Amino acid sequence: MNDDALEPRELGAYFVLMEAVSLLQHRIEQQLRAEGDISSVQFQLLARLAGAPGEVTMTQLADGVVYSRSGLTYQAGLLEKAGLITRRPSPDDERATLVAVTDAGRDLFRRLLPGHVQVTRLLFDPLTPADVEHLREVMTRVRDHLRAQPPRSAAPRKRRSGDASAAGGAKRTTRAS
Amino acid sequence: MNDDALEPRELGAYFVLMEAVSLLQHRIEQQLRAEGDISSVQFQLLARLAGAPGEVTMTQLADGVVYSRSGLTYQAGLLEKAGLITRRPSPDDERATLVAVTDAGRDLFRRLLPGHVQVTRLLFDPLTPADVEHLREVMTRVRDHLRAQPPRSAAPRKRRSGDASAAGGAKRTTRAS
DNA sequence: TATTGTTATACTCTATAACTATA
DNA sequence: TATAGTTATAGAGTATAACAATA
Repeated sequence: MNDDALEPRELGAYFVLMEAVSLLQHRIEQQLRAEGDISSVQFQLLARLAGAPGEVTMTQLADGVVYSRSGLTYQAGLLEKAGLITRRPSPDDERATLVAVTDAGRDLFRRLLPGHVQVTRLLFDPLTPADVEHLREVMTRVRDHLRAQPPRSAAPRKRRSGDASAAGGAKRTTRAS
Repeated sequence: MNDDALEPRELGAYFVLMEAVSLLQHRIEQQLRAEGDISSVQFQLLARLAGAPGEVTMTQLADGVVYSRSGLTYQAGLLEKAGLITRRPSPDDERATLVAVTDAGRDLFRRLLPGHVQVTRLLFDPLTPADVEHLREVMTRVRDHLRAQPPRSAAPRKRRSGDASAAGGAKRTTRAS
């Protein structure tokens, strides 16, 4: 049962998890945009910096926020231009860039937090404290498991020959153009 | 404790939930792109159609997949161009468009499913059956709660002319440019 | 008038690759 | 040579608004 098939229960759990989170993300996105005109990604970066003791490097900042280096540079550029963070070369390692929140950044974060928390109420309201605890514990396991896995993106996974046409053939939906 | 502040436990649960799902989504995206050259959104639409009894309208298809009408039209256009779905005006209601999967679409879906399931293993492997059941039950409650809430997006939120600063203030990070 | 869907348009975001500079 | 970060660029995706057609 750990091979290829999902139990119906699992399938259901998977779908409802993704659906709920998707809905939640959407709400969060709207709240942050409406009240602070920033994206949830930018908010996460701000939160991470606001919570950090001192400065962090770009690499440290990126960790956990899944995207590419260039993506982070892009977002950091926006935040810096908005005066919410600062960047400066690290004295220790001249290659590294140290990032820090500005007062304005911290202010914005603090200003947005209550509304953000209010939205996350949508997640917690229907849950008992025990549910929350269990959810936290369970998702921690999942997170750790996911982080432990080889990103796989390393192996570009060559198409399973055979026909390829099946979909690939007819596809070309997006990429690869 | 249902006012403004989050319990530390809740905050932790919230963060780890979003992080884990984000990681999972990323993996799913990669798998679908690598093996079928489609996005997870397109896969969801395909899955929805493959599971449906007959044809569905665009509106029905959109439901649950959160985005805008135009977004759906865009995606449907891609899928149709790729020969994975068909669209035709509804006989009953000339305004409506009926959407259906093609054989190619169903084939692609079936071809991608195993790999997709394999990725979702990353979610289930570290969980006991009881965990899965609890997760499903809990997230169902959350989902229902979220769906019950007024989408708020209903109020198109008139651009706060005046200054736009309200929150923007120091911002202008992204939008509104 | 309200609803269904499409189109035009503008913009955000992300990823890849090339490049610079330091370790 | 490997690592940290930036830049250029290209493309996917999304949202808003205007539009057409039917109910």
